[in-house]
Amino acid sequence: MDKSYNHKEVEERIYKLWEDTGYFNPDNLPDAKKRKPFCIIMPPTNANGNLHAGHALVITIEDIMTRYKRMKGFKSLWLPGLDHAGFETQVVYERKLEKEGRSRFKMSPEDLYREILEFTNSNKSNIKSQTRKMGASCDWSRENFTLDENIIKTVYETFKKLYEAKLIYRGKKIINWCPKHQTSLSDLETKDEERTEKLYYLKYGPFTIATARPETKFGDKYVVMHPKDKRYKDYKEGQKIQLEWITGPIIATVIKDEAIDMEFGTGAMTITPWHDPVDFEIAERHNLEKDQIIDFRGRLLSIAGEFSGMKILEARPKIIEKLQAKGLVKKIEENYKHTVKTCYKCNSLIEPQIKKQWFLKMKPLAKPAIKAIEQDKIKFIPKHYKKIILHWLKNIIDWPLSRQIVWGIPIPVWYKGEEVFIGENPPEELGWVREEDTFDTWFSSGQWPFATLKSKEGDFKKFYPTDVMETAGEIIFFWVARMIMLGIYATKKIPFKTVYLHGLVLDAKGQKMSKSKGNVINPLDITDKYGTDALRIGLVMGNTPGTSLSSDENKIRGFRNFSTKIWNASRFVLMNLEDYKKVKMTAKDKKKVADFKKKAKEITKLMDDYKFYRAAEKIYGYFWHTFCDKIIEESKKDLAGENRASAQNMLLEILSGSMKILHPFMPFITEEIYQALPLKNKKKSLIIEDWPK
RNA sequence: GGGCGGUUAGCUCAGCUGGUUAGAGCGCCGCAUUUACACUGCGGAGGCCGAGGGUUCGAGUCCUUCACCGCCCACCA
Repeated sequence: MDKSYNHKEVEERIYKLWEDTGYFNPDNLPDAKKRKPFCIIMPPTNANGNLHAGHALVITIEDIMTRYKRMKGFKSLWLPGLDHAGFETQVVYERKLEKEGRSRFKMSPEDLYREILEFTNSNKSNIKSQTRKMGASCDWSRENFTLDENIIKTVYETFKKLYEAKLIYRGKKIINWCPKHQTSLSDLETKDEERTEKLYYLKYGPFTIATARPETKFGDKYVVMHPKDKRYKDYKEGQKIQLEWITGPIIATVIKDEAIDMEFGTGAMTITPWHDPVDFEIAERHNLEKDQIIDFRGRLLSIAGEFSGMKILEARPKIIEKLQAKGLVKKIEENYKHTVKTCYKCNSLIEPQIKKQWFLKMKPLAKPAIKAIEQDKIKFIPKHYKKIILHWLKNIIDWPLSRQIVWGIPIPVWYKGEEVFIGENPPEELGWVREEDTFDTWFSSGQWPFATLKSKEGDFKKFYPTDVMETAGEIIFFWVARMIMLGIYATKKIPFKTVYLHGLVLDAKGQKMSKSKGNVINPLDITDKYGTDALRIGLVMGNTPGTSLSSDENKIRGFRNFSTKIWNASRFVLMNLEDYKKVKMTAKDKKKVADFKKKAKEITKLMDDYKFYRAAEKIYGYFWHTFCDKIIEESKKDLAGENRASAQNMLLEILSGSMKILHPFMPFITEEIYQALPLKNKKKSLIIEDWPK
C-alpha cells in the first residue's frame, strides 16, 4: 500500500471496477433469483446545471441505503433519472437568453425548444459524470429521462384514463398568471410576500369601498355585502343603483354574499372577478358577468378608457388623481399591510386571470391517499410529515395542469370547434387544431415510480411498489403527495412503503446557501480537495432526517483526517500480515472480536431504523477510538511475541468487518483496502460482501 | 388566523420507549516528537439541558403555561 491515500487515483479506478463487475444492475448479482427485491427510485435530477450540495446529500443517503441492502442480500435496485424540469429549466434558460440580450418572445417555439433541448443534453452528461464521482451505485442501464418516449407514453395513458373518468376537465377558471414568464402557475408555484401599500377608501354611490388596487376597479359593477349586515338592510339583492364611477356613470347591482367580512372596512366591497380569486368565486355563485381589465402582459385594456395601454403600476397614481378630482376618494390609509402573491422564480406580482385550462380534480384522488396515510401504509421519516401531508391533502384544490411554456410534455389534445380529441395523433379528417400548452412538469414526475419501472420488461412486476422514496422535505406537496395520489390511481398500489425526507444543507452559520451570499459549497470542489468519502460521511454524520444540516469545509476536513486514519490503520495491519495464517484466537482476542460484533449488531439496528447519522457516528467512534487507539496499540506487544498469530487473526477480522460497515458511507477507501486484504473466499468486490451478522 | 419544528459545552448538533458522574465533531488549554498515522497520541478545561409550574422514588427525556427563533399553510377587499 502507498504511504498515503490518494483519493483521486483510487476513486476513478474503483468506480470503474464496480461498473465492470456489473453489480449495480441487480440482475447481475450473485444468486439474483433468490434475492428479495429492494428498490429506490432516484428523484430525477434537474438537468439544468451542476450538482449542488442538496444533490450530494440525496446521492449519499440513497447510496447508503442501496449499498446496505445489497450487502444484506437484497436484489438492490437504485434507478437513476434525469428531469427536463419544465418551468425550472425554462426559467434558467430564459435568464441565459436575457444575458445574451435575447428573448424567448422573439423566437419561434420550435427554435426555443431545440435550444433548450441542446442545453439540457449537454447538462445531462455533466450531471451523470458528477453523480458517478459521488460514488452512486445506481443502475445506469435503467436510466430514464422524463422526456423519454416510454415515459411520455405512460403519462398520456394516465391522462386519457383520468379524462375518461371525468377527473380531468377543461375549465375557464381563474389562475395565477406570471406576467414576466407568460404562463399560469399552480398555487405551489407562487409565494406570499408581505407588502405595505396604501389602502384607498372610495365613494361608490351611497357606499364606501376599500381597495389596494384601484387600477382593477374600472369594470366593477357589483357591490357586495353580507346578507346579515344591518347597515345595509335597506338594500335588496339585485337592486340597481346609478352612480358616478371612474370613467363615467354606471349602473351597479347589489349582491349579498356570506363571504364578506363585516368587520373589514365598511363591510361593502365591489368585485373584480377576472382578477381576484375571491371575487371570481362570488361571481360564479351569483352567475355574474366577468370583464377582463388587464391583459396578459400587465397593461390596462380599453375598458380603462384614457388609461388603456398603461402598465398597472404606472396607472395607479394617475387613476387616484382623477378619482380625487372627481371627489370620489374619501380617505387614504398609508401603511396598509397585506400579502400579495408573487412568482416563486422571478418575484413578479402574480396577476390572476381567467383562462381556459386543463384541470385535474383532486378530491377523489386525495381520498384513497388520505386513507392510506391514516392507516400508516406509508411510513414517514421523520414522522411529523404525516400530519403535514394529511392537512394539505384534506384541503386540496383542483390542480391546473396547463403551462404556456414550450419546454415540457405537450398536452395530447386536439380541438375542432367544440369537439375534443384525446391522443397524440388526431383523426384523419382535416381541421383539427393541436393544444399548444404543455403539462406542469410535476404531472409527469408524479408518475415517476411506475413510469420508470414500466420502461423495462418485468421491472414493474418485480420492484413495484418500491421500498423507499427519499427526497427533500421541501417538495412533499409538489412531488410526494402527487406521486401517492397518481400512483394509487394508475396502479391501485401505493408507490412506496417509506418516505424519507431530508432537510436543507446550510452553511456553517446555519444560513441557506445561495450564490448571492457566496456561501455555496460546490460538492465537486470538496470531493476534489478532500475525497468523496470525506464529503459523504460529512453529509450524513450529525444529519437528522428532516432537519437542516450545517456544513462547512472545516467539518469535511475532519472527515478527510478520518480517511487518513483508516488508511494508516489498515496499512499497519497489512504490514503485520506477511506471515498470516488462520489460527484459533486467544480468549483475550476473541473477546475483542465479540465486542466488535456487538457493536456491529447495534449499528445494524440503527441502519434498519434509518438512523444513518447515528450508525455513522458509532462506527466512526469505534474505529478511531477503540480499534486504532486501544486495540491496535495493545496488539503491538502481542505481534512481537508468542501471540502474534492470534493478534493477526483478530486484527484482520475486525478490520475487514469495519470495512464492511463503513462501506455504505465511505465506499471508495473501504473497497480499496478490502482489495488488499488476505481474506479467504474473497468476493470480486466489497459491494457484494455480506453485512456482518 | 391555523399548524409544525427548534431552544443542550465557544460553534454545529446527538441524546431511542424517563434510570447510575449529560455525549460527539470542530474549536480552546497543557504535555508528547525518529511512532501505522502530526491529516497524530495522551491528558484537560468547558453545560442550574430557554423560563415557570406539575406528574414520578427518579425528567434534557412525560404533561402544562410562557418567552424567543425558524418554517409551512390560509381568499380578508
